[in-house]
Amino acid sequence: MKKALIIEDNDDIREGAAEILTLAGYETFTAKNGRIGVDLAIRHLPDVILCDIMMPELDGYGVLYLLQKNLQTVDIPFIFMTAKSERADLRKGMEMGADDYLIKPFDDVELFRAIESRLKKRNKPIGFKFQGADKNSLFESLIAKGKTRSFVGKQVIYIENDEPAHLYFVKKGQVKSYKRAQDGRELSSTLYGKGDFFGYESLCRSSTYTENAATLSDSELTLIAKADFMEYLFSHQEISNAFINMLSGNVQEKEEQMLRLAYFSVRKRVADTLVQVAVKFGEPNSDQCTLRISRDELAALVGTSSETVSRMLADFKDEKLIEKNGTAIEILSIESLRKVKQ
Amino acid sequence: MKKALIIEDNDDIREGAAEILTLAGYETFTAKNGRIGVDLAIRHLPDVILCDIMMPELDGYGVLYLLQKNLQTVDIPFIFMTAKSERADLRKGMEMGADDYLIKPFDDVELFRAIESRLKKRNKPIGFKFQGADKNSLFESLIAKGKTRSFVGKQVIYIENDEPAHLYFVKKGQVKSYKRAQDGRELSSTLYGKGDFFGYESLCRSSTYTENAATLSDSELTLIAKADFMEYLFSHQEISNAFINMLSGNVQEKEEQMLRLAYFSVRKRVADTLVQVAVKFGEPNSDQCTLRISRDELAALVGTSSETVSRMLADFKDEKLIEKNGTAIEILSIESLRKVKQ
DNA sequence: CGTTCCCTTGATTAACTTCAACTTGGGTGG
DNA sequence: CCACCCAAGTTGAAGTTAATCAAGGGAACG
Repeated sequence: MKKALIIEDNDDIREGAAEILTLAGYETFTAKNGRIGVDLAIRHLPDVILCDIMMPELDGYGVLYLLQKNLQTVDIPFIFMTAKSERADLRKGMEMGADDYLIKPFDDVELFRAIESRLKKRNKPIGFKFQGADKNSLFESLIAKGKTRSFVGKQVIYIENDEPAHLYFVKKGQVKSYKRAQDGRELSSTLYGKGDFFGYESLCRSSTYTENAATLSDSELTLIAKADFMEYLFSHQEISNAFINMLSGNVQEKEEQMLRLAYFSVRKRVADTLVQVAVKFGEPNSDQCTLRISRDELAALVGTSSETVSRMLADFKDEKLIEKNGTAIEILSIESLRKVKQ
Repeated sequence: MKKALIIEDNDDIREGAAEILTLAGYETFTAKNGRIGVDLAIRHLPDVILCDIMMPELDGYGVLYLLQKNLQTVDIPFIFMTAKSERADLRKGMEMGADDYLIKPFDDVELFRAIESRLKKRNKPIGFKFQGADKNSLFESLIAKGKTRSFVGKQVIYIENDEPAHLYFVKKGQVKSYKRAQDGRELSSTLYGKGDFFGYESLCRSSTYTENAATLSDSELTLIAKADFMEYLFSHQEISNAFINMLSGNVQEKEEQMLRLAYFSVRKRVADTLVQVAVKFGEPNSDQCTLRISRDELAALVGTSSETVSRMLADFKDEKLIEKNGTAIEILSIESLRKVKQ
């Protein structure tokens, strides 16, 4: 049930409005001066506030000012009620951030209209709504514009400072993006698997690549021409939204990763990386998994040396968290690996 | 000058088309079979390729297949030329990724139209074009929807797991976003100054906050309601583009930062951080700058302990890169700090 | 079956953290 | 205005972690 708060010193007007709103299905709170009104607003966080300007104790401007200082109440639609004679004061109220006003005397319909139009505005669907079918078919038609190529394992797809010409979509296989330090050490930033797009950051910024990309295993990638991608991005809101969503997720993931790199031990980072790779490329919903990944690749993902990775894997083996089968790593319990202390 | 390649075994058609295109100002290459055609295509990388289907040595399908395997030629517009009788084969060609086709015999105008429409499609302006004025006024009107609040220094704006309700815009002052490890150590991920937006990643993902934000000094922030931001994001392509651009830039910056955290010495990272802060908050185009920042804040930015920061600053002072004035840090040469070895 | 590359393990060293003691500076109140 | 006090900053010493260098062992390839 929607909550409405009425702040008004005139008893007739206050109770009249309250009665009408209650009949209309609102839970109604009333206050006969500003001070009580602010108190009720903070206590009940109503969905809309109706407030007179001229009042004893604390006037309407004061109420608005106080509620705007509070993060919890700042966004509640605020409607001034005012007599015709006070019309000049209205300007001030609107400038202070009120959302609407009603000129007294007002009839029931005016009251409903004002409240409902404010509520409608606030209740507009918030967040990204994907119509599943639409979105998929949009993506499919974008991907359909591309051309699919086969890549063998360890093949470089693009390198730093290259001019980007394509958006990439992984049809099959595994791809990593990585950066290289001056001394040649690599840090893998992201792994991509079936169904992932990659290479869009540089396209979106119209900059050259700032990282490298290479396949980890034999893969099939769909190359979508820059022009086609841009056209879709600009003319299809759903595609825009999807990429905004992906990019935001990437930022958050990378912040996570930064925290790990800064303060977590290598032991913890190796464990986390094994979990990540297992989740990304292993069987879903399984606690076990076999990874075929070289120590160098793992080291690049963790941000350490391959020797250290070897040592950590030896430790994990002693602790019965993993088993080694030749070069392959058999994870015995993903959950236990997750619990490795930092 | 645009380059066109004609692959056609019939001498009359080939030379006729070549003559017309040359007259029209194209640099024209001709091949009398597919094998030669592929060779010329790879050698000269033409802007458009016209190709017959039925040819000796290597047919049109083969040419298309080979050129699509090569990353350099995959995006060259490819137009099949075919006799009316071969029409059934056309379908196959288009499915393989040809861009258009011409039915022989065709007249000059048909030829031009086909080529020009393909070239126009490829030459479409690529990348984000902001009409400066439009964009600014759009941003201004978005910001105008917000409400401005004052914050004192060190005031927390939001914390992890909070439900985001606003987009923030810095009118004045300095804000940091940071994450906290279990043991309480902080890592600052980004600094925001006048004119920056922040807090949009979580809004865009419709997730709770994954980081904290707090002011560094007394600040004025504009809070834009989630609903207003979403409305703008969805209905104004320019706003979408701007945020896609920002997000992409953030991803790239964070990857940079990850590489530094993984492989650079604390010494280098402290130097880099000083430069970053100086560039962000100092006088533009100056090689000197005074920073008033606590050792703890610096440590959080670098991802190290405050003691280590102290030691590094002492070293830098000995090396005459900085000077200390009470607690303030006077950077004597930003350029020299940049050159600190890893 | 050999060879090559990758992996593993050991020893040493460098970098950084941590704990602890001490110093400084800036704000406050007499 | 000065003395005082507390927080912030600095420095020292010890301890930990992980990188590096080096050598031996094993797996996967032809």
